[in-house]
Amino acid sequence: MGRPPDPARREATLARATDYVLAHGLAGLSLRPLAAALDTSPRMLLYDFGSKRQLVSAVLAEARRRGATRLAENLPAEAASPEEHLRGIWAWVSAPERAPFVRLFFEVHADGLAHPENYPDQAAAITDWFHTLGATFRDITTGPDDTVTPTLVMAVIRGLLFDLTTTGDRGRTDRALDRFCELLRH
Amino acid sequence: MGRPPDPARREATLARATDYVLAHGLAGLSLRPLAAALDTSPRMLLYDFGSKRQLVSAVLAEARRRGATRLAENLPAEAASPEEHLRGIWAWVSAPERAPFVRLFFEVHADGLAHPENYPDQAAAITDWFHTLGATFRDITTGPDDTVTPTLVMAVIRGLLFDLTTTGDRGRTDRALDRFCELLRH
DNA sequence: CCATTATTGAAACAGTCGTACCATATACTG
DNA sequence: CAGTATATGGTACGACTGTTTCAATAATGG
Repeated sequence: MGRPPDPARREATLARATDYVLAHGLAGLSLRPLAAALDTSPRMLLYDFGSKRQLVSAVLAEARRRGATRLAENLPAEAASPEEHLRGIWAWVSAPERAPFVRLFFEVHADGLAHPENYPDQAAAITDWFHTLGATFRDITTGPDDTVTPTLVMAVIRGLLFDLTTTGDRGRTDRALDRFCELLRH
Repeated sequence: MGRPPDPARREATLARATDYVLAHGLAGLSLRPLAAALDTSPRMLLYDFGSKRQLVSAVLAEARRRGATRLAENLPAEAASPEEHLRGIWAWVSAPERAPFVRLFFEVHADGLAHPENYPDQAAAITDWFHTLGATFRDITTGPDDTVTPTLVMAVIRGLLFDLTTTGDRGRTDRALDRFCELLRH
């Protein structure tokens, strides 16, 4: 008996909190302004998430979840060539709509370098990419266990993303990807 | 007349503050712990630097200065091939002794994405690289104004650095650079 | 209505933050 | 010595932090 729990509330505030973090970043995140923007109270945030730390990790998980599903929806078809895959990934990840995700991604990376204990599964998240990418770049890898080509491909994407986010020079970064595709062909 | 100023003191604390920031990161930097570690007081830090903001930018400038001079000392000779240059840069920047610089580098980048107004010359700092790199990679660029090849080269370096700092997998990242050199040769 | 459980508000706690104010100490010139 | 400028300590202010405590409200079942 007693009043029934309302799990939908927690999920709703989690969704809106994720929006907020994507828009404002993790760095200066504070419960009171966050609660004000979400039309709730710091009291309720702690009630729903236990602590700020747990709130943040819930938000990061939610952001990862969103990014993963949207990427899956936008990958080229199975039969596409490696180059088409690469261009598809770059187009998707460098699109302006992805900018908040990219920003949060770099922010978590940087914070993880200073406090690795807060992000226990960060290294695993990177190596996970190699299984998916390794499959799609099967044609240009030297074997089924070749992690070198996926590593290089991901490095190019992340490095160009780094450049694009700081300089905003889309033309130059796009052409650099073209050049990389050209190198891969030969 | 009056007591003569002592500019050496400010420089000494700047040097030690830079050490501290390289060791502890920018994120949680606070005057009182910093002052305690430097055997001085928050009072003196503000006296010497005016405000925390100015202190931070002085520290960042000092860190950049150190990094630049150490890189200049370690670059291969003029006559070296582009590939040797690339390997030299990677070896230098990925060395364990550079880890604090790299960490700070990524941290500033991430913070700059959220607060670009604090880092007015960040985009310029990136494009500056292209003039120096463009010169050393003259052989494989398509012309004197080719910024695409330097862009790609820097992207590979930064992307691999990102990978190395999170996974710590030196063998895989080193091999990925080998693979990139191989692609550049053909 | 009552018991029970979930939800929520208001306020306070114990800290930390950057910074400002005021006094004092120090080192120099004349 | 006095005068003067720099250097420094101590302290407090106001704002902010995550979190806790206490009390009140809401919604259900019996």
